[in-house]
Amino acid sequence: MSWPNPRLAGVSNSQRLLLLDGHSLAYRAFFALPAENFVTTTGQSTNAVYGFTSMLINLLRDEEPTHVGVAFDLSRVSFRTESYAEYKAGRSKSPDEFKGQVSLIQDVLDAMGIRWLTKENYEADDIIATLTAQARADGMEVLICSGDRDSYQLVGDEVTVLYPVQGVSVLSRMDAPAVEDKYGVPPNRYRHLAALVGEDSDNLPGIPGVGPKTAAKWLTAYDTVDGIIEHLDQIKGKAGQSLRDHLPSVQRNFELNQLRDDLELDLAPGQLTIDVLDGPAVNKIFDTLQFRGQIRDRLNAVLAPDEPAVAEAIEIDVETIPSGEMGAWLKDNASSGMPTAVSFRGSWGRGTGELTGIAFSVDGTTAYADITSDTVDPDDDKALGQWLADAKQPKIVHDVKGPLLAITARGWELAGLVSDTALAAYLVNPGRRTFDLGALSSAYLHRELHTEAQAGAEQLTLDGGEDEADEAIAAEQISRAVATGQLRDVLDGELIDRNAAGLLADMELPLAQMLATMEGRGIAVDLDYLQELSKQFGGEVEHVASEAYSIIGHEINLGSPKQLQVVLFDELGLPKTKKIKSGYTTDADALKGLLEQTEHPFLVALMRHRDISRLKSVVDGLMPLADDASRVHTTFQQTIAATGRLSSTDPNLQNVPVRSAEGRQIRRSFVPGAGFESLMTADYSQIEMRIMAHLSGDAGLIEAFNSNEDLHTFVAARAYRIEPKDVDGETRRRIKAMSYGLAYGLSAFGLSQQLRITPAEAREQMEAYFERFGGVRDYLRNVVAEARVSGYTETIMGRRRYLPDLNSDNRQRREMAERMALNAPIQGSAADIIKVAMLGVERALSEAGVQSRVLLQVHDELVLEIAPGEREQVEAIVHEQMAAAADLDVPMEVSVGVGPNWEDAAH
DNA sequence: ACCTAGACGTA
DNA sequence: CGTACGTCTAGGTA
Repeated sequence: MSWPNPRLAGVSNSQRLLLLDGHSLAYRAFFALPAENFVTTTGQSTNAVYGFTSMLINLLRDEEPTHVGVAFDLSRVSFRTESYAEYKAGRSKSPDEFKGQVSLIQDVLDAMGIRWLTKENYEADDIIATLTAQARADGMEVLICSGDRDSYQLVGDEVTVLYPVQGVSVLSRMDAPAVEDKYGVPPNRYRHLAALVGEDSDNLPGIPGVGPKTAAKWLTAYDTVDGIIEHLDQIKGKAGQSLRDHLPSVQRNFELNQLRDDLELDLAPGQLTIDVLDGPAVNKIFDTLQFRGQIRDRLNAVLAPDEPAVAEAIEIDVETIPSGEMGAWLKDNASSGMPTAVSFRGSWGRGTGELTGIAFSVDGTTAYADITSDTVDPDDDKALGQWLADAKQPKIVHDVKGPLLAITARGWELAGLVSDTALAAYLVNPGRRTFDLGALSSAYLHRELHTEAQAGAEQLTLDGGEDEADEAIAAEQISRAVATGQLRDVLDGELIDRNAAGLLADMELPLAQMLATMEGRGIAVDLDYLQELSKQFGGEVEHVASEAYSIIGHEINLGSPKQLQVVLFDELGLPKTKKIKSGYTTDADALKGLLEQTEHPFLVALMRHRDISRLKSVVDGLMPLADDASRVHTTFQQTIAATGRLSSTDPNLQNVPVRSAEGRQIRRSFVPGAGFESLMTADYSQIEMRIMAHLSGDAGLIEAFNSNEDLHTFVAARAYRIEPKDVDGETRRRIKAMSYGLAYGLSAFGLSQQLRITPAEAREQMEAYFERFGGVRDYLRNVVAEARVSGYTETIMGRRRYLPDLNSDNRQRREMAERMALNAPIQGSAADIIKVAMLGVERALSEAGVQSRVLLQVHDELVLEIAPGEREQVEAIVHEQMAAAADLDVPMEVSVGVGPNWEDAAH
């Protein structure tokens, strides 16, 4: 590893010197990052080192300096304290945690090959001023990064101060116009202004009653401190008198805040080159500091910016398989047992699909074939079908679930699937924004795909015809197949390294195939009933709307929060609710609060309108999605949720209303289809709480699940040290809310909001809870602490979630990441368990030879369609498979219900 | 035709 | 100031 060497081509005036005030930046970093989050196992705090290093890396990346120097104070004593003993006095002692971090920073700088300087009897600022003056004389551009505003006096032509304004990542670029804009004086007058106003942090009091505005006004009139003193008698008013009273302070300040720029230093600006980085030394010190991947990666990215701005395209050779030769091509090229990467072209969704083309990449050989069903040669069709179904021929596909729908629709089967690069990438890092093949290709292969549009555009200029368009299609699909094959090596390798290959092979890959099957099955709905519901809801919506209009005396769009704000807060003059970007919220919680306060009848009508019109939109959205057999086919997304959960779209069948009575009406529209007699639901009881009991090992919580008592009653009794029979409904409700809140990182404030109790009461409740369930608290604390060090959380089956924000200097981001870290192992383990259960159920049903089948998964629940006479057998299978999906330290309880529709199948 | 904000449904 | 999602409407921009 080495630094880029921009010096070779550089003429002197392209040189850029970056100077850092080591001590002031370290101190900033110390307060920006919570010390308790950065402690090594030996007890050394490293938050200042981390923050400083992070800032330095950002500066190297963003400013691309050719020279760098870091100045440090040697001690608190300097020529300034000699002349004014009170200088910087009154500063509180550096916190213990800060001690020793400066020398660690110097060690990091040594390893990085960056020079640092000190000077007996002078401060870092004086060193910086001296180097700045010398560098300017040499024609260098100078950037100063300092948390000390005294450095503003150095700003000028080609000299800019980067001043940290927030944390260690946001710097304010103070050039001459910026200084003048902020203080009303040019940089060369900044000292004068500072002398008048004073500097608290240096214990240099200014003139009482004179702030930057007044000072700037005087300086505009009289130019300098001397000029002001000459015209002392002309300055009127209270401020003028104050000035005359405190003249000695001003003169003293002016003397002390001048930076010395004539020191004799060991190094000249030209010598502040960046040495070759000592990789092993950096690794060693980062190891000692227990810095993790993220900061190392950023350093490497700055040091080795070897990625070309535009990545090169994947190399391909466009060959198409002529009609009639599919069988021969497959036999010659893809029948040796070497894995073949396959890219399918076509369209899919809503449980079905259509294939139009296929590309292969196997051991360096590639080809594309058009397989549009109505034009393909029948022999080719047959040969391909056989090859796809050949389990002995391993295949790699990117995002196989969609193509599988099309393969199945074609009457083919797919066997021998050994990897799916979308799923592999999801397991490697489930937090990625997209798992597009193109995005993964850029990220992991540093290569771009050929796209049809791209190739097509090239063709156009060549006045291309149909052949060229076909060639563009072939090029895209071949490049996709090639990328898929290459990605497989990288991603599966990563999974093997971390012992997670089983998650792909035994969980996500077979699950993708099961989900495709489930999507293909769909679930039947009673369209006549839905039609009826829509009419019923529609009538109610109109009724309640006209009621609302008559209360306020005019019509508005009740669905418009903007118009509602006008009515609620202007016309009706109701109390203001929680602030949002566009004014004040009108959400259900706020409306409920307003109703309690004012009992205004408009609110009742509005809330009713909200509820019913939403239900109507659910119903209206559902109906057009039913197919000819009255079945709706959702699409399960397997790579969306960062915790490992599935999601459901188009339609989302994982959020069908259930809580309100009207909502449950909608559930009645989901019914068994032709050939089936009932629906069955099977769900895990309190699975997340059980996982928390298992992961935390808390004896009390484990006992709760082993007792015959109701969970929340048991926990409440324990927390409040009373008998279960004495737990009243309200206490149980509160404890239940808290138990569930814990897994989300609930705060005392949040709990108080939810339960509508005071924060003090909420705090009390949390303390009582943790007093008795200390294992839970310890676990939750520990999971965050470990994730902060390792960079990721892990589920019981080894699924990781990376949370780099755990070390963010932005409190909001950091705390958000902490809550995610609490929740991810719990939610994610539940997701793992039900995935295993699904595969177990599917396999057992198939082995039993029954017709009954799984249709939906709703996180902790499965919905099955039961064939006549199979109910008991299926119930036993489902019970057994779901309960056996994981071996926890608490029993896993599964409850099953059967009925003529989804609502009645609940239990 | 697309985007965002606000609101709200589920586990 | 409680995690994970998806969808609808309004109201804006293109």
